Amino acid sequence: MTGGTPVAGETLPGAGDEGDDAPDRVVCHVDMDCFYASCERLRHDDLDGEPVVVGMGYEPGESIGAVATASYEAREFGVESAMPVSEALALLPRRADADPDDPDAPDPEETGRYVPVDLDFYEDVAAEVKAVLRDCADTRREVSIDEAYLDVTDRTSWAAAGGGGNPADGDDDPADPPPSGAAGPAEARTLAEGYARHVKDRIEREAGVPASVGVAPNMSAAKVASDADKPDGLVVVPPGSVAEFLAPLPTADVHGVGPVTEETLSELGIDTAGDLAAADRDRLADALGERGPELSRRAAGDDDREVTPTGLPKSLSRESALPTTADESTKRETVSALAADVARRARERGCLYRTIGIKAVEPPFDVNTRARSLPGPVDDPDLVEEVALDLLAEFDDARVRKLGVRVSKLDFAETDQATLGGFDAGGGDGGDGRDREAAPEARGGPDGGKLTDWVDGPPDRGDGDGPTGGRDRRDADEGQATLGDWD
DNA sequence: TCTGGGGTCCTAGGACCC
DNA sequence: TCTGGGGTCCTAGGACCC
Repeated sequence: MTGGTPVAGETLPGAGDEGDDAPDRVVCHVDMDCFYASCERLRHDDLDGEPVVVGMGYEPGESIGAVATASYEAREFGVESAMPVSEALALLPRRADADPDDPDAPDPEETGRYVPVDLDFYEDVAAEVKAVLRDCADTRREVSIDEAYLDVTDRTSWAAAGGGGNPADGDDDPADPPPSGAAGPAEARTLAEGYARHVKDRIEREAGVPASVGVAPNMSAAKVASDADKPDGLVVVPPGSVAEFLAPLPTADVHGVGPVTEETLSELGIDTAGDLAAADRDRLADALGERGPELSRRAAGDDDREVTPTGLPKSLSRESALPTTADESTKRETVSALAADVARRARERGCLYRTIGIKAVEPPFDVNTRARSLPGPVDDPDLVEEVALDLLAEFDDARVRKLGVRVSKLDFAETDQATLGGFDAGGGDGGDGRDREAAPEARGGPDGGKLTDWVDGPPDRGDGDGPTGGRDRRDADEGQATLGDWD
């Protein structure tokens, strides 16, 4: 099986195996290990080696909130992300509650340190991480505060480290190196692995926090690889080994398979990524919609998405839990505060919005959303509040445990967009569904327009109704760089 | 145990237009 | 006038991710 003798340069342009002579990409997925807890350790030495729980909505001494991040030591006690702090405390009591002299108090050895989330600080640390990533890769997609994809194809390659040859030339040649952890026989190591280690080491050295890195020829495999050996992992999956690497993993390890999909797949007799890859895709489509076949392709190691920069946000929202209440003024005050905050953030980010919505969660966990679209994009905090309160009226008698406000159909119009012109007074859009620009009076607010009418619901749904015409106003959502997938 | 908060994408049904 | 199809937008809900 290892008798193949790959020869560099043997693959001629145009002779690629998949109708594409581009070299295999080298994609890294960088995933910070229990990032919030690592950040806390960065500034509090005494947390080193201790079970650390970072709680969202948590306040010292209280048992409210949920676990945002648990350190690996805390996970040993069963503490998990998204768990209510009260439940985490049952598994892992607070250190402050330990008392060696009190037989009823917890053993200090079996307690943990609880700290509230401090997002501002974590963002400062994340900025240092990003600076390293920027230095290491021109093509990046930052997925969240603690996670990013890098396309480093132009910085390194799948060639064997320390020698000539090209063991990973992109085909399914059995001579290609197998998936490897950081260790492995030197002859199996690739330049890509060395580069990934370099990135990982620089993050640790320059930002002071540990990361796990996965390296593979595509994004989804790199993502799974970074998860495969956490924390502090480095897992390399060379071209030709992707399917073999993924096959034994449970379906839940495939990005995009959550609890519901896992259960659906299980009912179909599909338990591993290998099963999923081999499953009949029409059958998957029947059970899961278009997502099904796509998950199957990912499970098979087939993913040609480009690493593209994160686009502008598509919505902004704020929500907050509250003690379950039916009290109308409490609900209205909460929504007003959330609306003000969302509107402020939108303004800070220089974006207009065209849809305003609310969320009302009734116990036990009944999520209701309501939304109303405006005739044109606005930046109008008063209108956000008015519309949100109006939508809330439907829930005047409801008991709610959580309320939220959201703006969407965002428009990051630059000031120079105002010079585009092209709006027509006639109200029509010429029939091609494309307007160049919103009616100007719809931009700044309700003045001169009829936006306030919308507080009480859409006015006349007639077409081409005067100043509010213009449905699609832009040729494309430029700058969005959407992938059409679920990253 | 009374399950954070911030997002993304997909789907389905209805309205409406051509 | 009847019938029908295609396309887009809107709203609501759901699954998933970090």
